[in-house]
Amino acid sequence: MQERYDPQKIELKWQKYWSERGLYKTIIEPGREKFYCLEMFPYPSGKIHMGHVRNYAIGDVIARYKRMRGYNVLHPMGWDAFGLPAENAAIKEGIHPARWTYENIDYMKKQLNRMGFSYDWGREVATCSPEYYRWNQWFFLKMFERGLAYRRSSFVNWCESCMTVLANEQVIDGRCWRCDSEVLQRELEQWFFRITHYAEELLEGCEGLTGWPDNVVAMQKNWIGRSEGVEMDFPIAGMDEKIRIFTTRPDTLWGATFICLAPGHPLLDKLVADKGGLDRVKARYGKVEEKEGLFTGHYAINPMNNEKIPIYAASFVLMEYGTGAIMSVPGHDQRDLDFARKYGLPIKVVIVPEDGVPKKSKIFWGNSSVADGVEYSSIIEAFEGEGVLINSGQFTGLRSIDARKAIAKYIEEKGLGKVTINYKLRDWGISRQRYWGTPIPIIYCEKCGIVPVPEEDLPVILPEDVRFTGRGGSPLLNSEDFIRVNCPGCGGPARRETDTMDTFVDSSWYFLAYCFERGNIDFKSVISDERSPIKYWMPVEQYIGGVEHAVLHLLYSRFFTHVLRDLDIVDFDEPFSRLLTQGMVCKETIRCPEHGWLFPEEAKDNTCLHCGREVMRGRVEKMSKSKRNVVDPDHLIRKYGADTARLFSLFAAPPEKDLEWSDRGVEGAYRFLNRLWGIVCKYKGQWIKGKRGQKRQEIEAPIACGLSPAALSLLRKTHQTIKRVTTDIEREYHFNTAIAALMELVNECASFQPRSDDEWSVLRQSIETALLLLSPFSPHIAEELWEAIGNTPSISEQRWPEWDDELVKEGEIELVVQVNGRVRARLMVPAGLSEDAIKEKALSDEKVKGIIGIKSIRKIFVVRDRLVNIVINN
RNA sequence: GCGAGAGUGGCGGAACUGGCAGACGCGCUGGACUUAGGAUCCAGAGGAGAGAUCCGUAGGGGUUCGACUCCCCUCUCUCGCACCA
Repeated sequence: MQERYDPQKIELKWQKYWSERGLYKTIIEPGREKFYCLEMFPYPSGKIHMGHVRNYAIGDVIARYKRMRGYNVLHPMGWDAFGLPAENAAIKEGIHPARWTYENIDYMKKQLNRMGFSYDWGREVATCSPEYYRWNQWFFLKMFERGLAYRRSSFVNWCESCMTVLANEQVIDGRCWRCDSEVLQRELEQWFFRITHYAEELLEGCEGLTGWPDNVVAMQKNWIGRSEGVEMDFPIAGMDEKIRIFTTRPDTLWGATFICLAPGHPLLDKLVADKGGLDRVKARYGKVEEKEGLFTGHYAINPMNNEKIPIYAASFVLMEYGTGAIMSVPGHDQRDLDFARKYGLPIKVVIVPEDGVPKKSKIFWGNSSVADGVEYSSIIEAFEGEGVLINSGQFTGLRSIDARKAIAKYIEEKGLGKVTINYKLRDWGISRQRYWGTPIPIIYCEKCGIVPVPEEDLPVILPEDVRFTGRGGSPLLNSEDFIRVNCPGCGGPARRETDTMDTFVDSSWYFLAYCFERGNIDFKSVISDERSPIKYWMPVEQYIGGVEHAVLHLLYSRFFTHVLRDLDIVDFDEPFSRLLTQGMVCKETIRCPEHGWLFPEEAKDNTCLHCGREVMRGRVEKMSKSKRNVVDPDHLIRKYGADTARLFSLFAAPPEKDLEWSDRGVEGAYRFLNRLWGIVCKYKGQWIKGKRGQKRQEIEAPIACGLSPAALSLLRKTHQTIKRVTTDIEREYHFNTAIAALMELVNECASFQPRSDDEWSVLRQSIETALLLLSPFSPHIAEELWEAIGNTPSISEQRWPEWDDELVKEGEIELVVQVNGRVRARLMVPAGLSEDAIKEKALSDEKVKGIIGIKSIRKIFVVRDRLVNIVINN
């Protein structure tokens, strides 16, 4: 054993050992309890970053811990390999996306292995491989058969100069992120997945997501956005047309003073003569700052009171939600009020607060005018709360909450409309005008129309010989070999769909792919096979990833799971039982007023080395290249090794919180490992004096009696640490406190001097325990030292240690004595004292006696083994 | 605006169902060993005070023998959604 702790050497040694023995390969063992531990797979961007390190360190601790607890652990890794950066690299550097991607995968895989993560690489997937994406196509066909995949035209972000569709994230202030030209809304035929069909189910399913963080569940619910209301028709005066509106507030129907249509509403073509005016409204569509409207010259009839109210086109009304038309109630909706004030439209109050109108209300300007309830030009704030109806026909006097139901019922009975439910959730547009993605398996034939690619022709393979120019749209458009195809229906000439799928499709089911051994992905036989690997491995017990996927990826995965359940491919509703969203990795930024963000080495003594100005320090932000506050995992490993990198990223903060990177803190973690190394090294050759900790209880309980106080204390500390580390991991994965407990144990080991064989046994078992507890966090050094004290590898095949409750208990405890809630004395007393004995001890303390004096004792509260509080009269 | 969460030393963060606030680590201070210390080891430390003691978990109120923890109000910050009728 070397004197000096050399992480490079030992880490490579043990990584080789693990890999050669195939220690982390997993096979199905029926009857043995399984644990599926999954971390979100990375996009192969080139190199791993600290966010990956943290995410995968968390997952690896859980996987290693569960293995030691005896579970059959599935812990796979793969690559979310389709996507834009590869295509951009092709355009910029002339490298084929496939080459770029696979080279990145090779490098990143080495990095992950260098971190010592315990993956079963035998199940690795790359979504860009035909064996993988053929199942995207297969699922698509199944969904197409069921009407869950369909085609319609819709508006997309279009860059005229790049000739391509842009995702919303690629539009920055209305301009293309690449060429800065203005982005247009263009109507294109697109493929959609009918996720809205599952809106209700996905919402109800949220109730079952008890192992998910509340905020993620809330975000999912919010995104689905269910709201109940009424749809009803308002006839247009003098025309044989009706306007269908949706409202969640039928209780305000008597307060409707105008109708607003979305700028894209189909009726507007008939109603509006002033096309230029309509264009002005359209131009403001979707822009929040100011509402723009146009009077159509027509009126609608409110079926509740037969009032004639004007019809407007209004920029703020969304075509995509509800019916694209609303009744406007300016008295009780702020947006309607803003619009009414701008265009001088009447405001009617039909609901007042139950406990009366407050004085100086901006809502009700003077009580006298409330009574007539007609018009209030001075109202500047709409009353959106609950209250009592006024001026509302036969419903006047009802509470708004009851009126909603009563009026909805009335509307249904009179046949004026019906109760409906609306969702914010939209169908998922999956078409991308890109090369590097899964081809959509559809053929367009002039005779037969839209024809799905027959199942036996899958996969539709991406052609490799295409050119990447960055212009003229997707390279697939210029690949004649790809496009030209015979129609599977009539055999005549036809052409392929050239759009590819959104990469979120790839990641919606990859957790199912891992259930199969590499190359054996097969969903066709799963339907019938009782011994399906999916049945054994799913669902995922623990999923770990960033919150940035709280909605899209997680919702899509849930959607896919529901669809596959309806296709009889899986037999459960929810894929992820527990979800942990780890916080971001952040670091201090340094900013110079002249030169912007600086690297740490560009600033010395708080001055910029370029210009000598004072720099701004202290803002802690998410690591990003542009802010120059990133830490490169490669450097970190070279300097301290993977064990330190892992340990620090788990120690600095609980996993769900943001982690502030600190170079000093890393040093601290490194020091700790060095100290542990030092202890083992110091007694090199002497460990044999101590007995191994195999049959712990049999050895320890008897020897405990004859131990010196220091040895007994170390033995207790050891058992207390097992308990603390175990419960910290089990309960919410509080690795930071688990590691703190381990540090305490190691510190106590460091100061312990064994003087007899029994004491050697205590020390050896304490160190062994520390190594076992440390092994999920910093596995390499744990292996090395485990071997160094005379055990046979591998430590990761050992069982997790158990604590002995008797040995956790302290013999003597410090009793806190309070008088009227203030600490007045601390007494060392034997543990387990009775209440009476505690009272007596406390009352006989000289200091306590002095404080109490002649005052009378009202009551004494005792918390056994902890504290006593004497309440006296003052 | 709506929804979710957070506020504790100089810093990251501990404190299980109400029971010693500040574990562990960083930084800091003093000391030892050193040609040297940005290595290592030992000791110290929330603030105020010479002291007994007092004050301290964003601020204010409440419940309680006892509150970081429970209840009410206010403030600040972070995140998500945002004209969703």
